[in-house]
Amino acid sequence: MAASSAKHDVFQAIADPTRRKLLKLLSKEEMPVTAISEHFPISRTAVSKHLRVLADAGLVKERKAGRETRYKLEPEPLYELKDWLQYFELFWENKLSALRLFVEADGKEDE
Amino acid sequence: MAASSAKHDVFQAIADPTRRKLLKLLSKEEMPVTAISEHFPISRTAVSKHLRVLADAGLVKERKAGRETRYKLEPEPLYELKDWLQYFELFWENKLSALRLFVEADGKEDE
DNA sequence: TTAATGTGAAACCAAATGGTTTCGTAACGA
DNA sequence: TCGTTACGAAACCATTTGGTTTCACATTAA
Repeated sequence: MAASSAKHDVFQAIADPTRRKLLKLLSKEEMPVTAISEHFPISRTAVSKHLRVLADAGLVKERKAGRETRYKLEPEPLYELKDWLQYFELFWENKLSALRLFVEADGKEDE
Repeated sequence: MAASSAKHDVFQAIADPTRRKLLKLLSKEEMPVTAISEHFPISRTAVSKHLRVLADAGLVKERKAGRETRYKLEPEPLYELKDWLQYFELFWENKLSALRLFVEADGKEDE
């Protein structure tokens, strides 16, 4: 799963559905590992490894509290994603406005 | 690399840096495979496989033209990403309003 | 002190991933 | 017609990935 250390990037971090679900979960509140893993069908250890990937990407932050380790969302790195996306919005907006014109023109099509 | 077929998802598709670069390249113009692969240090076949992953995710469309296969960007699936991202904007906006000015101008650019 | 709880590290595993080379086949250009 | 160009399918390979089980170590509760 990713022994980590070599800094994961945000694109890769969110590629996995489990990790995306983790982010949503941790956006609501800070949680300790065991509590987190109750929301998943996989082992606590597996969840723990996903958390490490997210932490590597800077998407969650961990805080030790007694014998617990609590994790919470750290949304900043998602900015990179937003920036990346922004570049493409241009293109799809062109396309969509073209489509809108087409539709408004009462889609005569035929090809 | 991904023999494809089982429908790739957009999150996974953009996880790879080469594929992100492909998307940018194809946003400018439709291109045939050989021309595309000249922009990459990997083999034409490898590029071809990446293109298939992107096609599976609906991010590029291919068109046969004689002996060439031309690919072009199909940005719509990125909407899903935008939607996903939108959920988190809430959180970072609280946190970042101050930091924002700072971050804004830091030309990250991944390719 | 002793037992139970919370967690990560390790070792291991199967499958997916990113890459290569080789080959077959269609389409062009001469 | 013949050689060349454009491309994907196949087979193969090393590494990464997502998962498991087992173990060691703190911290807390009895």
